[in-house]
Amino acid sequence: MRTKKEKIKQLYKILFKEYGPQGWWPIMKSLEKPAQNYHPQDYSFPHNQKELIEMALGAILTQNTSWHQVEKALWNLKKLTHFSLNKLLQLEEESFKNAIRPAGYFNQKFKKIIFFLTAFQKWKKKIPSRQELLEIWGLGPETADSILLYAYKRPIFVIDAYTQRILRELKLVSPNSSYDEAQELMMTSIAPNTNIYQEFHALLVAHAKRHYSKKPYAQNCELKNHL
DNA sequence: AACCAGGACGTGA
DNA sequence: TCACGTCATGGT
Repeated sequence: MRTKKEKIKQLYKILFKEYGPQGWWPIMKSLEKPAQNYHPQDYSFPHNQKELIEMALGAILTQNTSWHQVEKALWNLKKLTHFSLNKLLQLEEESFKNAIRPAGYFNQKFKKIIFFLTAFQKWKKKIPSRQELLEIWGLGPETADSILLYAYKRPIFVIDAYTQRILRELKLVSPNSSYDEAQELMMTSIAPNTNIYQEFHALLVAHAKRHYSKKPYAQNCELKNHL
């Protein structure tokens, strides 16, 4: 009988073997067409401030929204501003909202993005703490941790709804586990490592999209048999 | 045609 | 703390 921490390590091995490196966080590589946004086995992103901003805005835009819709919004913003901080902050409110409209909740998300960019500008090159991110209106734990893990490459584990479903199904957390409970389990099971945390989170999403999106969950999920 | 998508906030118990 | 309504668009 493995311990929970051992099962988490095993889970990573199984998922990586099954799905391979995922190449998160997706980044628009050109203005040609957003087909090749992933970059498996390349952990060098973001390369500059514009890519960092693109990742952070993607993290906000994807709140309760499919990535497919977020791509459209990011595409519109890229055409308008190339993710230049000044151009984003100077963009007309109506144009901004129209650009991000495909991602839904555009009134709230506009506000969230402006608040984030204003704080970002104030920080200059400094890396924000988790607490500083959480103090920004519109950034909850998942969005803050996504920005830290992918945009700032800090070794913090991102917990999303998919991850909770899988961990609960495997009974590795309590049935109504909190964000902190799940995060604590992951981070005490896997030694802090940015690249691994990025892959693991992306792998959990990849697996959950297949087996944990429609109820009843985990219909053809083999994980239980291999842990 | 209902259901959901890589959540977070505001409110009232 | 916690459950519930709200925010909005577009896939399947």
